[in-house]
Amino acid sequence: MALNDNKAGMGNLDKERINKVIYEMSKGSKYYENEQRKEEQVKAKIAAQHKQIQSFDAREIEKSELQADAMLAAIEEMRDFSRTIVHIDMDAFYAAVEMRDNPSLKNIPMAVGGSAMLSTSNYEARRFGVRAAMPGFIAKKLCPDLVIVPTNFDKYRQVSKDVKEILLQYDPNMCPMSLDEAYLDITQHLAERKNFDAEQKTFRTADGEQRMFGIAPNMMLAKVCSDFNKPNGQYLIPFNRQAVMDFVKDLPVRKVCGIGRVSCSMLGAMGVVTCSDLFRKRGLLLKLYSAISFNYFLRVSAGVGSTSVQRGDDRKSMSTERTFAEINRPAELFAKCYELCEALVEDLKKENLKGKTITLKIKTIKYIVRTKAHSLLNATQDVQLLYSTARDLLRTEIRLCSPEPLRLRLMGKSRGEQKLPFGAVKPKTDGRHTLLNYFKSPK
DNA sequence: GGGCGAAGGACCC
DNA sequence: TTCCAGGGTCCTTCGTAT
Repeated sequence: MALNDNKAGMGNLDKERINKVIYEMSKGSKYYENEQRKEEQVKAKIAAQHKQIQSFDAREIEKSELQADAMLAAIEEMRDFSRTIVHIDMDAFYAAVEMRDNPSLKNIPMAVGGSAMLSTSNYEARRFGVRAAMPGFIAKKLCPDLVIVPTNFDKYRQVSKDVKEILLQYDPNMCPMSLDEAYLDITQHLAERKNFDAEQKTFRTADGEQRMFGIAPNMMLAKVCSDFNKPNGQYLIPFNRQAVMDFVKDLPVRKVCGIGRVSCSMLGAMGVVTCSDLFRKRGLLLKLYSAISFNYFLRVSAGVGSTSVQRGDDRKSMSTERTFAEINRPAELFAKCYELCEALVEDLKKENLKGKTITLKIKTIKYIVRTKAHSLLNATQDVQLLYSTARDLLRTEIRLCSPEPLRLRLMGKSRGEQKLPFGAVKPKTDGRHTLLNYFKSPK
């Protein structure tokens, strides 16, 4: 458990002191114990991986390398420099909006969120080690003068919408990833721009927010680039193979979107730290990982990513969850359950959606998370039906741990597969498996 | 032996 | 004082019905 400094503005700080404070605030807590439990799980996974590695002989690995090389040749075929992809990231977005609306916050350390959790912080606060996904009470310890502004999502949504209006002028198929992030394919725009006059060429900015641009031949690289030269920076990878390979060569795998804490540890344990290490260890990786993961690793090692910016507009699920002070009496648990059903139904109705698979999520006071799901015959947005389903799932959980009470700190509801109107057969035709299994070695 | 639902995770913001 | 969120997506594994 330490500070995650994989973030802009966190370059030169007293990490030792910060980590000490975080540790002092955390140790002994239920949360901390659960984190340790999770760390043990990762260690166990690494040990299992190690054992597997030792069971391979050199000839097998060589064979895998050849196979990987064939796959890499196919990936090389897909390399495409014809599109100009931009990834835009609004810097410390929520904080920037709050500072815009209240300039007195500008030069003091401030964060957006609550005492339980911060969403983001400004650069003043980052100097103290205060960052997103840090609980407010620890942030306060690190920086006693920190001002915490409560989140106001409606406001951020509005600003985000305004910004998107502007971005749409550059790419009508622009793909927003969240309130503060988007991918654009500006190839067409660049072609048209050649005929623009000076006035048309000025980039219209929304008031005050800083933003990062990553410009590259594909989405994966553009995303990494937008994280360079923060704040308010811009980074471009030249559009040729050598430049891409140079860029990727020493790039830590952790910087790549999709490779997180756990994968990074697992890879690190076998000597893979940079993207070129992914290539170096391709023989081993092919044997250890699934076809999907391995294919992804290879593409990363070659700096090849998707060039098609398009939004998959239909949402797959909708959920709502709440954290609270412990509740354990069945009557209260059921009441909370009903409350959440109501909240979910309200959200469903707003978007005129229905749910087919109802999932109950619970988190015990020891931070153990469990989910229980039940699929209905037909999609619904009826509170009573939703509740009776969720209630049965909850009842089972209560029985399961009796005679001990079920002691919870969080409960959530979600629904999925709403797209299919009343029990239609879902057309799940992704040729994914067949294609990838073609590459995967026969066991 | 492919499909599918359920459960659990990893990751991202 | 407060004592680690909430909203998503995608992938893997497992059991069992077909």
